[in-house]
Amino acid sequence: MDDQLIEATPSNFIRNIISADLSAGRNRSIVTRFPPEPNGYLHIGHAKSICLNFGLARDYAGCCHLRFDDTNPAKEEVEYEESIKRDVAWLGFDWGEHLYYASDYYEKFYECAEALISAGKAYVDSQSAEEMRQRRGTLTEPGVASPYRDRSSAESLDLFRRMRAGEFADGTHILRARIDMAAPNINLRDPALYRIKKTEHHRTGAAWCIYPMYDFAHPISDALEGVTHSICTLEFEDHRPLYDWVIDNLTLPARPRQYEFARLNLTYTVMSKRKLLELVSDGHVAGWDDPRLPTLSGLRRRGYPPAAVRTFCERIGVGRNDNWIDMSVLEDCVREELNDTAPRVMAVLRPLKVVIENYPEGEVEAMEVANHPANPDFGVRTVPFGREIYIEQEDFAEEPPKGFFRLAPGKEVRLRNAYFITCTAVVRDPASGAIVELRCSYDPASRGGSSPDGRKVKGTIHWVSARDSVTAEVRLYDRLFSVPQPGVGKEVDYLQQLNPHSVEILRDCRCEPGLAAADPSLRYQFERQGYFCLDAASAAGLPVFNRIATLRDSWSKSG
RNA sequence: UGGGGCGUCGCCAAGCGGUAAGGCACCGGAUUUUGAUUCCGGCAUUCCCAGGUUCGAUCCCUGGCGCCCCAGCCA
Repeated sequence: MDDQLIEATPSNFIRNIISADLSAGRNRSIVTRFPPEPNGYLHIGHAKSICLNFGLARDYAGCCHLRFDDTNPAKEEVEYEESIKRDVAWLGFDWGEHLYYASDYYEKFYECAEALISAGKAYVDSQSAEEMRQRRGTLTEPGVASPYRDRSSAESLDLFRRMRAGEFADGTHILRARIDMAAPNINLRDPALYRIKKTEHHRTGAAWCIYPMYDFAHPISDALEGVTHSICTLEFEDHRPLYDWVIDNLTLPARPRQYEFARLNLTYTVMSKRKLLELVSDGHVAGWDDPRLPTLSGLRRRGYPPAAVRTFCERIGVGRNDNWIDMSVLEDCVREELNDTAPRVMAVLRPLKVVIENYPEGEVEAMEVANHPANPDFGVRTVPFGREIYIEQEDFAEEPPKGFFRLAPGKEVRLRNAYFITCTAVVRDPASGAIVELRCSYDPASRGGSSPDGRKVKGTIHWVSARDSVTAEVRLYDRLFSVPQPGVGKEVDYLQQLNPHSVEILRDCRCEPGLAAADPSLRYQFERQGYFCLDAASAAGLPVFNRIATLRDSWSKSG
């Protein structure tokens, strides 16, 4: 870990633990892991975990495993595995050879279970789920022992083998750890280790009809892989004694330790699997990759650079406090990245025609324009200018408010990289009275955007040639919810808090001609508007752009 | 009223007994052919509260208060 990294990565309690473990010689090197269950799509909360685990491995010269925690065949699918791998890779992390599956350890788990039974530390219970629940006790009352709790090891072993052999129906028997039915920590009241589930698994097929529980499979998986620091979220803290119990009562090749951190909450969105699923399946959004969603596939489609997501995960830190990170932190990371990497381009979202009356009819000039104002490496391009152009409707005000320094009747403004123009007349639709066109004059001496007489023009607006521009569809995205903490509070339905204006589709935008062949791998800055990228919905002759983020706008803020 | 956590600026977050980093947000001001960027400057005499220990406490102790998690054969 070099000095630069130490400075760039904020300290956190997990790094402190690892540093201490390393310098005390408790570990020679570290192994972490990201252990998703392949039962859904990854979201930015997972990104926090991915960046943490892979980042630790990177900074401490260790290694991070990608392990699918596939112990519940009823919920898991290979389709999810593929999306998870794609998302982790997109984020920029490489698990190399270290791709693992809990399902590859099934035989080992089974051996561990038999070992526990033989040692008198586990038994087969034959109560129903309902009976088990009733005897578990409550938060304040101890549980009651199952009538089968004192079954002999031999009998349990026989039953367990027959469970594996498929002799019993789902729910008729279950393997339980023999710990303490009176434990104040409910997780220790003889937790379930193995259940019968006559369901085919997407990887092991029909080979098994009993499947291990998370609390049993996870610590063993970690130990088998030599994981040193097993990092999970806070709600698993109560499970740590059980994690340790499993490790301590089995003979395993390593002694992993579990540490917990606070999961991410982001304002104006939701992160729970259940809510995301509901938004998608009930059609509140267009799919798992809807650009308004905090799913990694949504962020990707939205155009968020993976580097920005990584920066975000570094910036928010890792702690144990419940937290709601302001969406502006993420947006700032996106802007920071895109300001440096996005080539500039001009596009008019809501066109208003302007005729420059003293500009020669039929003439076209090729204006030379820099692709990035602060970085010459981006080069220059040429943009056609003509007598008829489009400007942004909101860049004209018939009655300009105080402080407005764009175009207004009798006012002069600079067309970016072109000429100064002055508005001489407003043309209206006789029926509706709506402004349909502006008549202007230009100053031929101001070519390029400055006048030899040195006169100051405060406003600069973007434009596009009426003749030489291409039509595009632009999708303007905004926050999915209209409140910072959707669903928080009593009796609030998060679905009632959806932002009705979270997407606005503009169908007759006009872009400079080069955008007809926009690069799908690039994010562009539409000058004065924001950052945009080509969407997969683009068709030949009709590019579709997603707005990734707006530019900061101190004018609309003050107004 | 069982157990486990957490409480440092509006939102995050360093800090680990020696006198409150940083980021976002916000508010100025400079530069600017993007009202963008960039750049300067401001923004916690105070660390949930109350006692105590100490020369000295956000950091230690005691007692409160507030918030989160746990009673799946889910992970």
